[in-house]
Amino acid sequence: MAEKHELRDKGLRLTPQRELVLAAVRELEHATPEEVAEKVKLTHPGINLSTVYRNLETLENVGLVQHSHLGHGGVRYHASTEEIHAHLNCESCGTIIEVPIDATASFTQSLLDGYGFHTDLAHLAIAGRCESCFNMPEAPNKP
Amino acid sequence: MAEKHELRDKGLRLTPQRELVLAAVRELEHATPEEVAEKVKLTHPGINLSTVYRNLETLENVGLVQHSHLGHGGVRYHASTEEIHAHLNCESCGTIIEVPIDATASFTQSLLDGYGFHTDLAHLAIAGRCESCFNMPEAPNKP
DNA sequence: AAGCAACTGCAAATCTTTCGCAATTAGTGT
DNA sequence: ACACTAATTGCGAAAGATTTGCAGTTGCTT
Ligand SMILES: [Mn+2]
Ligand SMILES: [Mn+2]
Ligand SMILES: [Zn+2]
Ligand SMILES: [Zn+2]
Repeated sequence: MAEKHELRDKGLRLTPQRELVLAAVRELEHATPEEVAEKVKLTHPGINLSTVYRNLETLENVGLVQHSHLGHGGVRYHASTEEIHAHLNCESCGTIIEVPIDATASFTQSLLDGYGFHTDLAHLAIAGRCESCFNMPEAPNKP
Repeated sequence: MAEKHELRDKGLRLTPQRELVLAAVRELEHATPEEVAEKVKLTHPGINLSTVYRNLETLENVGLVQHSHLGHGGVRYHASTEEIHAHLNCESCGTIIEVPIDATASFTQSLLDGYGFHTDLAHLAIAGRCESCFNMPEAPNKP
């Protein structure tokens, strides 16, 4: 009954679809809307993709989920309850390394000092190559 | 005429469309394919958008231009001749602050030391808020 | 139980990027 | 200058991702 209040307290209705979307985002980390929809369909096959999109937007508006951009591809959602982290996204193999935001503090501070810029490292990923891909002559794949 | 050789050496042709696309990328900084097309149309109204896309890809393959992702929106292209820089993208007003890559060296080094990750800060922008937007109660706009 | 606004499913509309193909044309050699 | 050939272009259609209009359904309040 805990999440019942989470939604209602935000003035939202508690529909099965909405509950399931929130649960899916929490279980799948960094999931695309498509992936969320697949997950929800396991228990609620009739859900429509547009309902997933609308619920992701609604849940984001009330702060229960957040989106980030991990690379060339589309948006991904994660629960707000997760630790705030930056994403290192390997452009070769697609691996995502999570970096606690403290580890980036001195960098973001230097951007503030040097440019007056208040950095939000969680919103966009940091691109690059992971160790093993960097040591390879050719890129294994391009996700 | 330097790019003439760069193109021909790869077995590529120097067409008016291709020249104009390259020129447009060089003049417009951080331009979307759509913006490049608009610019080219000023002198070559008949150019097709798919031609612009194909030429941007071709020019990137030979290393004359590069793309980066600046925010929620689509891809943007800039000439390879520009200094390598990271982009600080204000999520409120859309302003882009360019940061020389040296200014980020200690951060990328720490990601290498801590995670074995070889960072490419030019490919994805860094999101956040510029000074003036940060000091505003409400976001002026969301580009 | 009734009423209403919020929500959902569905289909169609957008928007962005890609693709197939026939016609054109740049670069090469004659 | 002329011809040849493969690269390139324009065009329309296709594909993928996200949004929207609308009529019917349903959660929540009274
Ligand atoms: Mn990219
Ligand atoms: Mn975003
Ligand atoms: Zn990798
Ligand atoms: Zn700003």
